[in-house]
Amino acid sequence: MQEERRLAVLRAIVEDYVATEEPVGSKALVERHGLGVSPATVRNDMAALEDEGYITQPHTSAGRVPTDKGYRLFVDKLASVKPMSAAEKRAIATILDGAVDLDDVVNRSVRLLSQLTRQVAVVQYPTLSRSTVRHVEVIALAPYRLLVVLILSTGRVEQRLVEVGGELSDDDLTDLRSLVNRAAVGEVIADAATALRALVPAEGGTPVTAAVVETLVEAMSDHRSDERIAVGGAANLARYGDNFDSAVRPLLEALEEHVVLLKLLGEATTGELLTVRIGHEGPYQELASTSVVATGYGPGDEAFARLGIVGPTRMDYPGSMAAVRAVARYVSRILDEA
Amino acid sequence: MQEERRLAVLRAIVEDYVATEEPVGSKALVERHGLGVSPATVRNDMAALEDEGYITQPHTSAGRVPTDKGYRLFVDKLASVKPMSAAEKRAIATILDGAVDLDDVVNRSVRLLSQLTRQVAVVQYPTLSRSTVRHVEVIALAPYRLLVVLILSTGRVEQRLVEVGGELSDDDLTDLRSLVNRAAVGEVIADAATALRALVPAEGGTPVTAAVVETLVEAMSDHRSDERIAVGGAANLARYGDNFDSAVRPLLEALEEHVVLLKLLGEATTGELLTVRIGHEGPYQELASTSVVATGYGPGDEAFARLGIVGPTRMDYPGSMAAVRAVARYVSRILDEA
DNA sequence: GATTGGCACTCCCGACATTCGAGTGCCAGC
DNA sequence: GCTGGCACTCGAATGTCGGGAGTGCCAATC
Repeated sequence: MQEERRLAVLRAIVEDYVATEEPVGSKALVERHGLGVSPATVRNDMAALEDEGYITQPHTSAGRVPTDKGYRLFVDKLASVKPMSAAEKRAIATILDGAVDLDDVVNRSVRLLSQLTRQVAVVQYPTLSRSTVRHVEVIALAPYRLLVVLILSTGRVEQRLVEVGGELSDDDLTDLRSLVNRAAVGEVIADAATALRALVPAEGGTPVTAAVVETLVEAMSDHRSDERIAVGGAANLARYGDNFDSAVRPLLEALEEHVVLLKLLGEATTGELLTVRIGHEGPYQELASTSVVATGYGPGDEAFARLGIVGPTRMDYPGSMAAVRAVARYVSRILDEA
Repeated sequence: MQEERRLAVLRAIVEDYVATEEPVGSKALVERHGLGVSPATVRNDMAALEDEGYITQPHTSAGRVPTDKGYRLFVDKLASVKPMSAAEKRAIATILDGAVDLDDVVNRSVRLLSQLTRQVAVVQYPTLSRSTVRHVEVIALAPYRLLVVLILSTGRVEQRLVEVGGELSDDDLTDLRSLVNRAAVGEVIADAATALRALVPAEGGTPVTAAVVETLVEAMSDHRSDERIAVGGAANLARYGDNFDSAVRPLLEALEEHVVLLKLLGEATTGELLTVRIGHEGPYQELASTSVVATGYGPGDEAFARLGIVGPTRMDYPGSMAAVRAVARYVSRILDEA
């Protein structure tokens, strides 16, 4: 089957090119991989692969380099997912198990991912949108000044100051506290918000209740925390080698634009699927020479947020995919336990 | 006075080199600056400056480049602090006045600084150590599970979960709450911690009180928040041009090592002084080609934390110093008002 | 029909030579 | 002490030229 061998050749080209960073020729290919054919045969296959757009030559009489399309085929059809070694698994477990709170989990994950893959790692903080309300606390800091604390099932805590028009007795406060808790606790935040809003007219509308409810609803719908992102391993950009301006600069800029990063990671609605975006496949022309490997994570079956890595199109896809998946699983498990 | 002119020549060399990034020769110097002497004279001065170690030639028959010692003299003696333009002042005010909370202030400052100076900006979050306790809240999340919230004068809020051995009535909780608040509110955190610790034996040591106090003390002495740092403008690293490996890579690594960054910013105890570290002057060999301009900031006369910029030794010192100082002043004022 | 060895061809890369010019150091004269 | 002049140095840019890796194609072979 020459069709089969052609794919083997493509796989070999991708692997060698990723390893050596140099265009790979027919002779080196048959030597390094145990294809039982002659260089001339490989050359024919290469010509065919080039016709189909999977590989290309930087210039005549140079070796071949995979195109984005070639990487795509490699990832979709040819990449056997390289399992993590036992040592790596142990490292992931020990590092993540030591985390003390949510922020720590995220920070450790980012570090871990960047070390495992030697790429830039990106981890989105768990979003509010699918989490449930665990508790609401209302505290009188001073007359006319309340602190509202919103505690979510993900462990995230949001606090807001509220200036109110009237003074409250301790009893008023207790009533208010139980009122909002009865309405919100246990609900997904979207539902909690509507339940809270329903309180205001029913209650005849004490201005204090209204103010507190408004603050809570705002805190729930506030997407700032949806956009929170941790980035790590930027030092790995140094290994990009050449094409600094064309590749590294736009990436550095993107790393500071969290909105762009979120787009790159992919919509959280994509769920837990491991997604790979290769080169030009995304909406950003400037990032045409970078690829993204990302997946969703979160407790239970629903994905709360996403994490992944960003690197050059010429990257170790099997390894990166395995690392991303492994870290996502461990983090999810930890969130499950919490 | 030839001595005076020599310094003028040094200043001109620094300014031209910063602007052009190329070794500057005697002819170009007299043309671009209005020194009323001939190139030959300047050459003599240059030779003298080189003997004294202020400038150097990359190779024979090239222009001159300032040494670290040269930059040092420039900063200490020659740099007239370039005042911010009215537009820049307005921009600083509008951007920072829009901040909604402490985190927002820090984030905006970092952005602002990096944009003003076109360098990497670093802002340390206000440290706990000098802030006072504004309020402590204890909330029963579930039986055996308390949430302790610590609110500080800087606006920072720390929360911790506490698992306790016994169940608490509402009255117990109220007692506990007022107990710890009486001990801690208004105190500098170091004093608050000792006051809290004193509670435990006096109280006969209910295990719950002990657990809560322990958590609070730990939260207060926890230096994690001392080490929190915001970094921005990493994309400006792209303008480093050449010497990627020797300059950019170590800097990228340092930017992820917050401990290193804190060292670079300088000990907070240095106070509000504007400090400039040039090239090799610091303890880090790898950062020999980078300089740091930093200052303390914080409400009142005492500095709570530091902020600054990191850039190549070849940077616009007067501009950077002015920007750092201006931002620090505005941030301090905002913290004063809060 | 697929595979293979052979062969001419292409073109990048590094080495070497050459030129060009900016910049210097120094000296004699003002 | 400043200046103009002059010889000198050396890096950057450019040109030339084989070596070599790699290709495409073709005829021969299985």
